[in-house]
Amino acid sequence: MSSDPPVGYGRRHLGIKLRQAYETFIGEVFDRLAEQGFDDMRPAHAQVFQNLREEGVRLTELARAAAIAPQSMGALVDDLERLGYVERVRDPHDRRAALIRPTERGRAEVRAARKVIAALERQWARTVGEERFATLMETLDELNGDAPADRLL
Amino acid sequence: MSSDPPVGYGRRHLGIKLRQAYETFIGEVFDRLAEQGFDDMRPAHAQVFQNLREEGVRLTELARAAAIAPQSMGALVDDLERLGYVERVRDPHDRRAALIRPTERGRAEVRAARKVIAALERQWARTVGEERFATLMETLDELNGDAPADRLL
DNA sequence: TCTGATAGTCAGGGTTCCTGAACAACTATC
DNA sequence: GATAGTTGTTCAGGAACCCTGACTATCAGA
Repeated sequence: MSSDPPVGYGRRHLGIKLRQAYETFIGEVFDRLAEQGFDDMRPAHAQVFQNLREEGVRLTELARAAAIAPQSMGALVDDLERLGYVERVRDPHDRRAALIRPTERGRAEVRAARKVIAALERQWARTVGEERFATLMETLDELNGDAPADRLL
Repeated sequence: MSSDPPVGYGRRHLGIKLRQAYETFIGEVFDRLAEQGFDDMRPAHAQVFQNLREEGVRLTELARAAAIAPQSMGALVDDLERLGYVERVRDPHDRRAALIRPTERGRAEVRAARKVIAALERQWARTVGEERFATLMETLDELNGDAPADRLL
């Protein structure tokens, strides 16, 4: 009998696989964006653009949509404003609030990011096969409790 | 024509889906462990147990295996030692080194974690279907560049 | 024995997120 | 129209997680 069994959690579980895939994906996206000159944004900043609209969005709305504290979102917006990706304009209907809007550079970053993400997804789809990739996306949606199309809540 | 197109990165991409699934999974694992009395460990501490062996493992080896700096692993081990999950014993063959070994509580935590992870994976497999779950695991392995069985490098 | 590599720690920093507290402005109500 | 409560934002401080640089002690080979 072996007196020295391994102690670890056993084979690599789903959580580890998900995390590794996530970090690889996001790392690749930001590497490619950096090559295109967008080397001053960090992954956390993407949360700002994720829910930004052309006409401007309030800080609290961005925070709610990203499920982080308004103070945290405020810091991200401060960064992006300093870097020239977004601007704050006064909300004409509410003097407490500011509307956060993308600048031209911000719009350029979003265009570049969309292309990079789409290209990377296509590349991964070719790697594992279109069908399995589609199944992966659907399965993740289901696990995440997302409706196939979209979900606002 | 619409003068106000959305600015965000488009539909939710693979990276977001992966991250959301990861956080849900890990959150559920630690919730269940907390219910069983293991409420003083944080996710980062799992990296210690992941590569621990009964006879003891050096800090540097744990750090290499987890791909983090020795200083970071040292802090995790400090925590777990203070919490009674692991102990440090002098390496009889190398006075520079300490061997990190699980305590009985550490072994109990690993047993509990294995059960929780297995149960959660079974639950998710039932949710999306056994076949699709198996495909998910395989596809993630392939995307992660892992050989189906195991991989050390 | 000297030299370089290795094990571990101390000090300090960056990123990402949090809570608590404050203040201004809005809104509903009496 | 004064008051009370809510909302938008910011300031201050801290926790978790990881990093690099610098240092000491020890080992191992020339």
